[in-house]
Amino acid sequence: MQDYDASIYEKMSVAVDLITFTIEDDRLKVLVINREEEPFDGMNALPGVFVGIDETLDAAVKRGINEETGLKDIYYEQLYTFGDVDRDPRMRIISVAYMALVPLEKLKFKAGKRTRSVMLMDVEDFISSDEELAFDHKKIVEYARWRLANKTMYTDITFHLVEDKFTLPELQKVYEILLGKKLYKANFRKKVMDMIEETEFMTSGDAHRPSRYYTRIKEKPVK
Amino acid sequence: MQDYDASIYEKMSVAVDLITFTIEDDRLKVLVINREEEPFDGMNALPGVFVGIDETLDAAVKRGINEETGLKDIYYEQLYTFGDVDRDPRMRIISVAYMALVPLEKLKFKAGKRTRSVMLMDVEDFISSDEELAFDHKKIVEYARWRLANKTMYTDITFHLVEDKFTLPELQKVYEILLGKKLYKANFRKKVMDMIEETEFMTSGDAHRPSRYYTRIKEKPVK
DNA sequence: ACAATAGTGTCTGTGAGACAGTATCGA
DNA sequence: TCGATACTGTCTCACAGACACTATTGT
Repeated sequence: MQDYDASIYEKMSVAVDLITFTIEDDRLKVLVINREEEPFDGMNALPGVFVGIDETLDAAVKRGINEETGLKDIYYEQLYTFGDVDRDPRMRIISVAYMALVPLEKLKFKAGKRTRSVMLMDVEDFISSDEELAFDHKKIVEYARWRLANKTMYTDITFHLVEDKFTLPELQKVYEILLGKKLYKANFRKKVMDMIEETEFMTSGDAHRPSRYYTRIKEKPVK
Repeated sequence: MQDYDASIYEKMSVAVDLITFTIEDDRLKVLVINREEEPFDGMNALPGVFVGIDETLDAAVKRGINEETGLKDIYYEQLYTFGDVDRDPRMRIISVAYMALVPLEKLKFKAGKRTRSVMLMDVEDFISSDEELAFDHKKIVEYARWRLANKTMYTDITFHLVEDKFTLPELQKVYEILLGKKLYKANFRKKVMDMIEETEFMTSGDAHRPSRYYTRIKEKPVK
């Protein structure tokens, strides 16, 4: 960036695309919108917004999340920047992808401009099918899915997919969904014990032993 | 990115900045250039190039690496995209940072346009000093340093900092530099044994037992 | 022989994985 | 009492950490 003879370089549009994951019916879902304009009119796509000339990436992400879900303060992190030339058939757009995680209970829908509808799509079904998304968004979802599984193994990121108070069987289920395999209760508990704190609350009404609610106390280091 | 009313959004410049790490004299070094134009004339900065309107990010990175070092085919990976509004005092620039790793023996310098000189800066000394770089480049270097240490722990990325043939004491030394601590020979060898292959070559000329040269055979998974 | 560094054998502790057992609810 | 799920105790095994020992060179 030391080269300031920018005059010979044409400027381009920069957008942020949002991969919003949540858990619904014990499945990993991603929020997609149905486009109501060309290109890809009628197709599903990841929601996104253009970055304003006086707007930070962070501000654009918050704006995008709010436009689509009406939410503030949900967890997100930058994922990757996609810069292929022909991503968009009409013009050059650099897309900075952000991954957001939100528990279903907090998630609300809110169709934005030029959007027919907002829906949750089953991620595994989508990836293993030949269904497509607009632009290169399928590739982006696949990458995000991979990253999420990866970070599940060595960070606390999974906590963002459950509510503030959660039971261990509940949390374990989310881990199992993200990792794609069953875990042993006893081992799982030992693993997360130093990151959570008991509450006084228990589940009730089920025809079996109640489960205690916990809250998170701190983050693991690393990434 | 579904919102195509881009007309109301001013376009901006996109650049790639390069954090090129290497090992010199048993220290981690980063390649910086001395600027020969405003802003920050005379200051050190990370080398970078603007992304052409018909150029992928990848192509821009390769071009930038080649301009500064004359090299092709060195290892690099996308690091993070910095999008603060006032990164540059003159105009809005989105910077996509890439981290490159290269063994010193392959590294050549080559001052590009608008550049007084190219040099290797000691990373630890720099970070713990109050020395500055142009723009937000100090922050970028710090982040890259952190990421490199992190990936050293759970990937094979370190192999990119040694030549094709290397001895284990040599490789271990690089790990120690990146991790900032001494390692035990025996344990280190066990750890890397399944990623390397013996060659028939040995060091010679030293007043002690010779060391065998190895080559890498495969990458670990993960990230 | 000695200094210096390369390379190995092995003990220990920690933590993941596996599995069997006990606890507590509604019906 | 029974079915169902929550929760715990404990064995094993792999692996990282620690350290002492042996090996091979030039001087």
